Parts: sequence; structure tokens; C-alpha cells
Amino acid sequence: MKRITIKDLAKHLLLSTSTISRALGNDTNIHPDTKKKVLDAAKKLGYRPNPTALNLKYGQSKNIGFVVPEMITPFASKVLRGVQNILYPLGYRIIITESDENPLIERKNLLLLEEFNVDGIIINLCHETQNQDLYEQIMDRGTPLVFFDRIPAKSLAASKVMVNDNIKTSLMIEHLIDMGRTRIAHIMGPSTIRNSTERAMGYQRILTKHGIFDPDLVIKTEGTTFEDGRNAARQLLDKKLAFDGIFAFTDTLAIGAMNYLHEQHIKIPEKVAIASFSGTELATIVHPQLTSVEQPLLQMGEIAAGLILEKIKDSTAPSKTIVMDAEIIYRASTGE
Amino acid sequence: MKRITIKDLAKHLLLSTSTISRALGNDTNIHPDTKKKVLDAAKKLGYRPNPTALNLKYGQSKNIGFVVPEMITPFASKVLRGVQNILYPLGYRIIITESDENPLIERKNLLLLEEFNVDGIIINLCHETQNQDLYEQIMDRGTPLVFFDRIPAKSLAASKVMVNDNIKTSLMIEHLIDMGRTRIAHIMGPSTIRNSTERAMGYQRILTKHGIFDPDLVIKTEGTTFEDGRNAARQLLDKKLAFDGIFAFTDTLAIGAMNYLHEQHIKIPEKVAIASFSGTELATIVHPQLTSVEQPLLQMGEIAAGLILEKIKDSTAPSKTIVMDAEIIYRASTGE
DNA sequence: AACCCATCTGGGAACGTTACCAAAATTTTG
DNA sequence: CAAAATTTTGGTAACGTTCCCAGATGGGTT
Repeated sequence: MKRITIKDLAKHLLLSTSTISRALGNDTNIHPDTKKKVLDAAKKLGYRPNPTALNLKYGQSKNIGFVVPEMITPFASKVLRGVQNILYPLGYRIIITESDENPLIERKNLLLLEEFNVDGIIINLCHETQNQDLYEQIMDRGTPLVFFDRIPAKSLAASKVMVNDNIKTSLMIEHLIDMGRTRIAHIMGPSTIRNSTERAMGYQRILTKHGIFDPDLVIKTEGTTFEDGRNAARQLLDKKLAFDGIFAFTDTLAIGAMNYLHEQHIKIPEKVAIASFSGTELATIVHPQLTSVEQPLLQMGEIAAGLILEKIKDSTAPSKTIVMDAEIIYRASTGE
Repeated sequence: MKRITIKDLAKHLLLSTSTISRALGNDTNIHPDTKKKVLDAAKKLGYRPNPTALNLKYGQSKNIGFVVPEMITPFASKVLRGVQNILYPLGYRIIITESDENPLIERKNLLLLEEFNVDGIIINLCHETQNQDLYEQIMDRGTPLVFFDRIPAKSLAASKVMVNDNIKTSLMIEHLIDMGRTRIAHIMGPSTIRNSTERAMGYQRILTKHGIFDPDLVIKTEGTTFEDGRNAARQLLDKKLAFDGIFAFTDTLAIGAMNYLHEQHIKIPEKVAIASFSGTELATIVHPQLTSVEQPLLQMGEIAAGLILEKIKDSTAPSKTIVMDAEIIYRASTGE
């Protein structure tokens, strides 16, 4: 049951550990016959290298931390897939932590990951400013950070991947206007998240341009859960203001709102068109399907992984900010 | 930038590494003054123990593998949370792999995890029999396995956590009958998954008992995606058979079917009641909300983690099979 | 004053692997 | 055929930590 090591092979073949090591690796300084003998024995005895020993030797844990607000919706899962695509083939492990949208838990998680000796951390933060000090500390202590989707308020010496929230929102609002909507509400996310304010700005800019901006139609939420979306819809209806469209910060908020409208027998899209920011399956499993800005989540993950690798390889590598393109997908929730 | 080690502390304080080690641990053989001095210096210089060194020393990687068909729906995410709750405080890392419902990828993932030297693997398999040989091999080589939700055909010397599919399905079908439904269809999952056949058996048993079983109302799917559910609903409608209820193998299938019915303007639950097996948010974000058997996913994860710990601590510990209770939650999709 | 015991500290091996340097074995060269 | 060059192998330190054993120091007892 005990694991076979190089030493066991050495004893078994009456060779030195150095020779075994050479045979197992790509060293040319070894007689082909010896190499073959070693390889055969290794296979027969079921030798598997011990990664822990290598990690110790080379001072890398080959662990990458992945810090996200939650993994219940598919958002982070899809990014994670991209990260895995790149990192697993290179022998990295990925450790996932969820912050529950709570900066204190995020803090605890980051510290835990440092404890775990990760080589780098890929993070979607849950509060624009709250843990800024810790991000800096961690980087100062030598662990690179890469941000995706939500980025910190201060620029920090870290690489980042995101989409252009402001512009994509603008295009989406233009679409709603094209569809004949003139009273477009916004379910805005928490202002502690940069994307939230960015999208709100895009929203306001376009409506103002068309002279139809009404601040009373903006509902700010506490979080980004389905329940938050529901509450926002309720608040909106309670205001007794006319509206014929909703642009929501996330697909979760949009879906929550949609369900509340359903329950109030408000037809979508006939009475109210709904659109949001997404990139996940959620947009297509509701009825009607949700028009949304589809972020290329998988690619974002792949790029984030690439960025962290750059920093791991060379800690002085310059930080990059990658702004990805997102596609607007028109679905039934905003009419045909 | 370089990490502070025990040796650095020793040099700095002119003490031996042994003494430092004792001061840092709970060893009583140390002078309180020395201990304090070391602790102060450790804090000041930012010493953090290197877990890799300990893993090497004690022959444990402190990594646990988590193998699931997918992480896009919240099912596995919720179980994962439970696993994390138990394992993170104990210093374990969790490595996640997704099989995409493909036994070949699952195989690759398991091998990868072995390569990574995990101390144990928690798995929700994707094919009842296909990788049985590998499960056995891995356990033979000394890595314990714990199955959750979907368990292998042969019993194997592994612990398992699941719910009683057959009985819970029976109760659900009884509920549908209580609600006055007499033509209840079943969207059955792939027969390569044990739970699928178990639930189908529960379905058939109750309908047979009531004398209303019709094999033509059973649609077997290829997978468990939303799309599969959609296709199943289409097939059902194409048969031109009357039906007033659907019991689906999973919430994803149920939702896919629901959306297709919506598109065909078939009212839920008025014309067709829908129920499924779940335990995730998905059941509540659709409209109408889905009546379902709610599996205690979080607890299943916690228990799976506990079971793997037992096996890690003592490889001869007896294997347990834990059958958990699941609650049926009545929601709008089956009427009030 | 000699001894013993308790308390505290230091030295070194070990976990599995590789990299460097030195030594041995083999082949090539003059 | 000896010397030189090359190929192949062995020995050992190192990564960071703990643990066992051996010393050292100090206080108390005869």
C-alpha cells in the first residue's frame, strides 16, 4: 500500500537515486538500456512522482486560489472552466473559495489562501474598496493577484480582465429605445461594485441623450440575488410610475424581477421589456428568454489564467488590463 | 520578498531551528521567555509556516479531489459548499474537476487527481458502470473514494451518501395523484445512472398501484440538460397522447420541459402539473416555481467530507452508506 | 563537594526529488 | 597501448519542517 519512491526503485535495481531520477526525466546523460530498465521497473511497481517533494524543492505550491462572491449561479463556474482549461494541463491545482458577497469572508479567504501558499490568486471581488489594503499586502508579500469582472477602485499593480460595462450598457439601452421603449427603469446593483456604477452611467448617458432619463426609475439593490431583483420590481411597482422596460445589472436581478412581474400578471415583453448583463445559461432557461449582454466568460477565465501565469513566471512582468468584447444577444424578453 | 523560514528566524535570534520549531508549536520543553522572543520575531518578520514541507514530511498532500459531471447548475456547487465547510478549517484544499457527463473525461480527471497526489476523492459519477474498474484500482492504490448522489452499480468498498430516490419519488407521484392528475408522464434520465432507474421504478410502482401506469408516457433522455428536457417535452407532445402531469428526473429536465410547454402556450399547472427532483435554487427562479423533492445538498457535502476524513484517518475504517432524508416542497407548478 | 534530576537547547536525520560535482567506465585518439 | 575525451554513474546537499537523541545549564539533595 505504501507509495513507491525513487529510493525504492534504486534499491530494487541496485542503482543510485540520481540515475533513477535521470532515467525518469529527460536527461540525456544516461545509457538507453539503463533508462529502459528503470522505466520498466517504474511501470511494474507503479511508481508515481511525488509532486509535494517537487513543490518543496522549487518553492512553488502549484496551487492557484480562485476567489469569487458565489458559485451558485453559473457565472463564476464558467470563468472557472476557462481557468481550469489553461491551468490543469500545466499541473496547477485550483482552490476555490466563496465570499458570499461579504468583504469580511473574502478577507478570511484570502488569508487562508496565503496560508495555503498559493502561487497566485484570481479574484472577482465583492467590494470595490473594503479589502484594498489586503490586496496590496498580499502582492507585497509576493503573491500575484489577477482581477476579473469586478475590479478594485484603485488601480493597483495587478492585471485585470473585464468587459466595457459602460459601452455595452449603452448599446443595450439603445436597443430598448429602438424597440420603442421610452420609460426604461434600471435595477442597479450595489454601488460598492464598480461595474454597477459603470453600467448605471451608461444607462443614464443614453437616456439623457434621448431626453427621457428619469431618476425615479432607478432602483438600487443591496445585493445581486434573485430575491434582490424581486424586491426591486416590487419597489418599482409600488412607486406607481409608468414604465415599459427594465435594464438590470445582472441576470439574477433580471430574473428575480421578471418573476415578480409574472406574479403580478404583467406581460413580458408586451407590457415591460427586460434586458440584462449575463453570459450564463440563466438567460435562456427562463421564459421568455432574456435579452442580454453576453460576456465571454470562458475566455475571460482563460485570459485571467494566462495573466497569472505571466506574473508567476516573472514577478516583474508588467500588469495588463484586458478589456474584452461582449456580444448583445437579442431574445424574447425585449420583443422580436 | 523571499519567504521567511524557520532557518531565517534561527539565524536572526541566534537559536537553533529546533528551538524555533518548539516555540512555534505547542511543545512544553521551552523557556517561556524564549518562546515569547521567537513569537515576537516571527510576527515581526512575517513568518508563515510552509505547508508543503509538512505535507512532504507527513506524506499527506492535504488535497481532496472533487469530481462532478458539471458545475454549471448549482447542484454540485451546493454540495461543494458543504464539503468546504468541513474540509477548509482542517487545512485541506479541494481540487475540482468536471466530467461533462463523459466517462472518458471522468477517467482522465481521476487519473489527474491521482497524479496530484490527493488524499481522497469525493465523486458524483457520470456513468453507473463505465469506470468501475478505475474506482477499484484507485482504492487499491490507497486513495479512498466517497460517492454522493449517484453511486456505482457494484457496491465497492467505498462510503456513499444519497437520498432514497425510489421512496421520495413515490411520495411525489402520490402528491400528483392527490392533486387530481391521472395521466402523469415521466421524463426519465439516462439509464446509465442508477438514480434514474430508481426514480423511474418509484414512478411506475405508484402508478401501477393506482392502475394508471402507461409506458407510453415515459420519455427517456440522453442527458440531463435543459435542452434534453425541452426535447423530451416535444417528444411527449408529438405523441399526441393526453397528459396532465410530468415528473422529471431532475430540475434541469423539468425546466427545459416547462419552457417548451410555455412556448406551446400550455398552461402550468392548469393543464399540466410539473414536479421534479432538486435541491437547488433553480426550482424557485422559474415561473411558476417548481414543486420538487429537495435534497439536503449542503449536508450531503458535509457528510461526504466526514466520510472521506474517516477513511483518510484510518484506511481500514468500515465503509458506510448514508441515506439522507429529502423533503418534498410543494410549489406552484403542481397547483395549490 | 559531589551527585542527580529537571529544564532547556542544539545537532542531525528524515520526508522525495533534483542538481551539481566527482568518480568510474567506456570509447576515441595519437 | 597509453592517454585523452566522452559517456555513464554515484554521492551529497538542498528545499522547510519536525522529532529524536544528546548535551548543557541550573537547582536541589546527600
